Parts: sequence; structure tokens; C-alpha cells
Amino acid sequence: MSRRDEIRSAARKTFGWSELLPDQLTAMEQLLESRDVLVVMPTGSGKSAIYQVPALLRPGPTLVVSPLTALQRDQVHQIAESEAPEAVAVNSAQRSRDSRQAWESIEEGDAEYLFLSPEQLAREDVLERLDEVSPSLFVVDEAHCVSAWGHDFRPDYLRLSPVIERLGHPPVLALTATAGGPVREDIVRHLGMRDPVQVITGFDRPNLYLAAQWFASDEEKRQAVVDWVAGAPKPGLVYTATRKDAERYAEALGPGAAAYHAGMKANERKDVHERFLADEVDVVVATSAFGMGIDKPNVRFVAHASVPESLDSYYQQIGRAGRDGERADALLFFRPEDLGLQRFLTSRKLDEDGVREVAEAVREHDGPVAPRQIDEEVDQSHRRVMNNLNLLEKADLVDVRDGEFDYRDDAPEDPAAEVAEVADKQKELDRTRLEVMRQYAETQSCRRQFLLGYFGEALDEPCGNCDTCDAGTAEEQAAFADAEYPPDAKVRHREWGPGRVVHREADRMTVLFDDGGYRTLSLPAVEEGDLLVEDR
DNA sequence: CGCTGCGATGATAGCATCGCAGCGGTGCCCTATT
Repeated sequence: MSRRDEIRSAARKTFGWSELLPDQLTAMEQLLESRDVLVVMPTGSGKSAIYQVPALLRPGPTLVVSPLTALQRDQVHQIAESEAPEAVAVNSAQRSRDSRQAWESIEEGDAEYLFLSPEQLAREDVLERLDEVSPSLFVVDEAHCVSAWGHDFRPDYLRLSPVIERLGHPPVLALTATAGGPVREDIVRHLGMRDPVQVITGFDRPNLYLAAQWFASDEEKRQAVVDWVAGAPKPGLVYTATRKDAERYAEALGPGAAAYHAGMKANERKDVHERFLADEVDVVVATSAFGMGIDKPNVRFVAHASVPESLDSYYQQIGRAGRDGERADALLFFRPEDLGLQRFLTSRKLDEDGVREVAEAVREHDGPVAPRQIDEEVDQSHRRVMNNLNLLEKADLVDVRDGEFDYRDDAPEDPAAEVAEVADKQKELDRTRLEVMRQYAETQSCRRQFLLGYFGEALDEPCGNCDTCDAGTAEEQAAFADAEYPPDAKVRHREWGPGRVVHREADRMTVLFDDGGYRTLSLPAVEEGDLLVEDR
């Protein structure tokens, strides 16, 4: 039996899937060839199947790293409803007895799928148990979290690579619905994926009507959001930047609307979530806390009452609309002042004293030392220690082998200058990502071309299903987009070096540079100063 | 970065303006109390 037949047969017998998409099949096949695979596919297109089936055909258990315990629970239940072998999770949200039983099932070979958070993988006792059971597949679900959260919010996401190595580098599968170029590179680098096969399906969601409205005053914007949502087909989602706004808008929208944010009690959040899925709540007004793992087909709009911090987040959030393929609206209510809040939220202040303290602790060990050990020695929160360790690694001040840190002999005693440089670079990238978000909001050209260009996908003609196409400005702008600098074209800048074209508009273009983030260049200046050459 | 709320000030009777401090998002985890 050929490998493909083997896969198809297992999919049919165990899960009852009579057909697999070509991309699914390709990814599964590569995993069985022991290749690392990065998959970027829309939610609802069967990403989970990509590990669920090959797991059956490889000898050991499959480890799935998942960011939320709620997601883990859902996945365990979903697998329990199929004919597949048992799935279990180990986390702090369940009774310790359940976790103990989960380990036993895995160790005895009864369970095939094990769900863990990255934080679990920072524990020595967990790693020792994993050593014993030798996972044969290492899956990172919602892999964009590596890039989105790893750099500050959940630093253990950047420490998965040593875990993978310790386990003998089983094939690594990274799954996500949203990842542009830099995010993909981040995932590959931080997971230490080896020559990964990339399976990327198109980003376009043609049934989403894209639009943005510009406001000068906060009051007008608020009124416009409320009026528009009141008249829009339901159900829908409204994203706000703050918890307070989520509550305020929910209040203004009346009884059909409910707020959702991380400041609410767990049972209230669960209740809103469930009532939304059951069509008992028309509109959820939420912060970014709402969304991951939500697969509701009939969401008719995603409105943003305030800009998110990047087009990556924006695309992720609007992607929750129109999964049924019917028309849905993605409307951004934009006010330039709102960018200030995002600037604040994404600006991480360098913890200079903390880095020094952590560096000192690492240096005091003559040989390599485990992060866990430093965590015990230094009086800082786990998150803070891990972030500071990550910074030392990024600044190249330590050698990291098998997950252990060794302060380099040739590194300066005081890490401050080197670490500041690395932190500044990250900050600059964040700043430029936000700037592209502003450009999307203010663009006169086809919004879909802009959005797809950001993800490295060229759309030859204006889409005809966005506000700038309706207004005719997209057509005017399109006339400028000659063949010279199409989206994704490689260029080289005198100062910033190599980069990729993201967007082209009348007399300016936006380029993502490997060093320097997103930059907008004036075309006359480029031509006059001979700043850019095409780089093939 | 920009909004909100507070108290002090000022000009003159019920309020207007200024300055300044505080706040703003995402979730693991595990521990000490009810």
C-alpha cells in the first residue's frame, strides 16, 4: 500500500473522513517522511487532521503544544468523539488526579495524544516523563503564538526548541491560520525547525467586504460604531482596545450584546461564549481575549471600534467572519489617536536591572545552567526571568546547548548595551508594524491588495469587494502599480539592505526590510537617489 | 500616547480651566484561604 493510501485509509477508518484536501495530504505525507512541516491554513479547513492521522501511523505518542487550557479541553473532547485512541491533557486547570491519570494512560500506551502548554514543558519532571515515552511527533498548535506571545507575554514559547532537541527532534509540525513572512520566520527559527516543508494555502477570503472609516473625534466614532452595528445583520463581533470600552459598547448596544474580556469571571466568559455559539447573543463586544478556537460559521461582521496593534492581529480577528462563505463585513472604525494606546501596549520597557541580575546568576555558574535553576535563584517572576534569559540569548551573550545557558567567555560582563540593542530592534519592528496598520486604515488603494500584499500574496487586479474599489480610488491607485515593484518583489536598499515589497501606492511604497522592519519610501526619492535595486 | 478623574486655582455666586497622576491587553501557573 502506498503511503498516501495508508493515510487515506487511516483517515477513513478512524475518523470517517472520506476525502482529504491535497494540502492536508501533502503535509501528512511529509511528516511520515520525518520532515518538519509548517502549515498555514484557514481555521475550519482541517488543520488538526494533519497531526491526528499521521499520529496513528507512527509508533510513539503525539505531543501537542497548545496555548489555552480551554482549547486543550475542546481538542480532547473532539478526539474522544471519534474512533481514535484516547487524548489527554495535563495542566493546572484540571484536578491533579486527572493529570496523574493522563500521564499513566500515556505511559501505558493507552493514550496517543498528549496536550500541554509551553509552561508545562519548562518543568523538569514533565520533561523526564516525556523522555520515557519518546513522542514521535511534536505539534505546535496556534504556532503564531511563538511570535506573538513568545517575546514577552509567554516567554516559554521561545524555549520549545531545546525541548524538541532533548526529545531527539521528532518531526515538528507547526500549525497556524495566520502568519506573514516575518511571523513564519520567527516560528521556524524559534522552534529550530530543520529545512521545513511549508504548506501555505491562500490568504484571500473573497466573501469578506473590507472597509475602513476615518474619524476625527472620539464621540463621532462611538456613535458611528453603535449606529452601524445596530443596523448590521447579526451575529457579529466588535473588537475594542480596552476592557472598559468593551463594557461601554455592550451597554450602548443593548440587551442583544454582551461584553467579553479577561477581567470577567471564568463562568461569565464561558456563558457569553456559549450563548454566542448558540445564537443567543447577537453581538459580542470583546478585547483581544476573544477569538482563539472560535469556529462559528455564520458571523456576519467583525467591526473594530479601535485599531489592533498589527495587520497580523487584524487579519486574524476579521478572519472570524464569514466562515460559511456568505458575505460578511470587516469594518475598521479608525481614529489616528487610537494608535497611541497600541503604541503603549506594545512598548516593552527594558528591564535593565533584571537582565543584569539574571546575567550575573548565569555567569556565576561555571558550566551550563538550566533556566529552571536560574528561576529558583533569582527573585523575579517566572515570566520576568524567562524574558531576561531570552534577551541574553537574542543578544548572543550566552551559548545555549540542550536548553542550558552558558555565559560566553568573550561576552561583556555587563549585558546592558548588547541587550538594549536587541530590545531596540524588536521595538522598532513593533513600531513599524503598527505604522503599516495605519497605512491600511488610510489607504486609497484596494484594501484586499494591501492586505494580501502584507502576507506576500499578489492580487493582480483590485478586488471589487472593498470600500476603495467602490469609491473608485483603488482603480486610480492601481494605475501606478506597474511591474517594477510588485508585492513580494525582493529589493535591496542602500541603508536597510535586503527587503520585500509589501505595498505600492501612487508615489510611495512600503517595504519590509530584514533589518529595520516596515519602511515607507517615497518613489521620487528612491529614483532620484538610486536607493533601491531589484534583488533577484 | 491619549483619556479620565481628581483637586487646586481663579474669578466672582454657580462654574470654568488647568495640571497632574494613573491607567490601558493577551494566560499560563500554583498557593493560601474559605
